[in-house]
Amino acid sequence: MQDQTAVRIIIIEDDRTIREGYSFLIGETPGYKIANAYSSAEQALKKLAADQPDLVLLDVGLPGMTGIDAISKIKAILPHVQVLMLTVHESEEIVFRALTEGASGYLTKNSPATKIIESIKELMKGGGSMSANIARLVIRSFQKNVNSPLSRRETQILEEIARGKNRRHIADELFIDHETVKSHIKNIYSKLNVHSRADAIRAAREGKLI
Amino acid sequence: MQDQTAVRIIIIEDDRTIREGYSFLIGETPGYKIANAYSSAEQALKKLAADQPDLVLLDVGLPGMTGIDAISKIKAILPHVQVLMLTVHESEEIVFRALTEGASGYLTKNSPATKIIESIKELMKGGGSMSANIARLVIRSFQKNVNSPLSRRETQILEEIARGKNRRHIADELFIDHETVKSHIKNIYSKLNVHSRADAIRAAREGKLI
DNA sequence: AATAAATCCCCCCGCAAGGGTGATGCCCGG
DNA sequence: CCGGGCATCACCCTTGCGGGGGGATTTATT
Repeated sequence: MQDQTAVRIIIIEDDRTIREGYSFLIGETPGYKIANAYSSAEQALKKLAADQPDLVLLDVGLPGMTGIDAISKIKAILPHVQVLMLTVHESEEIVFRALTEGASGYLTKNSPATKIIESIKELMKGGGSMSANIARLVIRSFQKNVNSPLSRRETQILEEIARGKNRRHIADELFIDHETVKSHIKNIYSKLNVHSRADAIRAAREGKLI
Repeated sequence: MQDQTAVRIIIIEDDRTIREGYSFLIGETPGYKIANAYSSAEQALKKLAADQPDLVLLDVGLPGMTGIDAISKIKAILPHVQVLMLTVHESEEIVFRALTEGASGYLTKNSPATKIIESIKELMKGGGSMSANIARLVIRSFQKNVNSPLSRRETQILEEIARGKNRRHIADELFIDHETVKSHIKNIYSKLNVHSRADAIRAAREGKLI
């Protein structure tokens, strides 16, 4: 049977209706099978080695250990498993934490069934997948603020500061005197209302100036 | 007619066949219309204000000004226009530059027609969109290296250093003596084979240790 | 028992960092 | 035409941080 080579999927989701819905959906899709389904991360982790899933559908809002914390534990047991977050949470912090922990995809729960199946396929092909609203968050995180109070040169120097360079190194790299660098830094501090490199970096990151 | 309220799209793409293919595809889709099509960014920029597009389909590999450089110039004229990159380039550097410059989506040219239309719809709804291979690049950029030579504490301290904090601040935040911080930093330098904060930050970013 | 991690301690020296004040030339906009 | 932002350079000052050199202890983990 094709079941022998089907992609093995487990689901960790505390809402029974949703869990069974996903199970049915995947069970109906040729080439994919549900290896198991759990209502908590703790239960799933105990059986993970036996289940040998290729992919984990993971909810964020689990009782006990959260889905976020579960990601790294799952990956510690099965390093090559794909983790697809499926959740209502759209806060920036949760999304970015999920991605840094090792999730390969992030879908919001209003996603249509076809999108879920499509995402699973993309992940198994080595791709990534995000809902459009999540993609928007992620893409925005790359973009700088267009209304920066800093001049071009000041921004450039602040970027070097954020790389840990000292005044003399910055001066050498930009072919200017280190006294000039000092002046720029003083102006940057004044504009950002800070008095140290650490505060300048923090202010710059918060305001997406660099 | 619905044409009066249709989403206005312009295409900047030097390959005539592809340009006309997209034009046809969009022209056939209700609610969307091609306001204009250009084979270079320079030409498009001259007419941009008159075209008043809601969305720009932009190729990276244009003759003359590249698509990457065109993004910020387009956004300078029409700040709220959506820019969707449609290209063969998948190099990390180009993808990330496009996103930092302000693109809202990034599709590779092997994308099926339905994916292109779907992405346009998502962008106009305020979402983002990426091909799966691009999404994987982007998601990976958030993830840290699992084989870090640094201990947990060392990683933590290196992160603070990358925020520009000095030894005393780090000590206060972690409730340890500043001499301890110093020792950790010495060990970090030794493990990374560097001799300064700047080099440590560079090495850490390159190796995705932080 | 042995190794790594995390903690703390002392020495040294140089110069980087932050603050103050001021000057020059350039170009833009009112 | 003049003010102001920008970029450049200059000199003065004080503090103490940064990096390098030693070594020691405790805990956890293997």
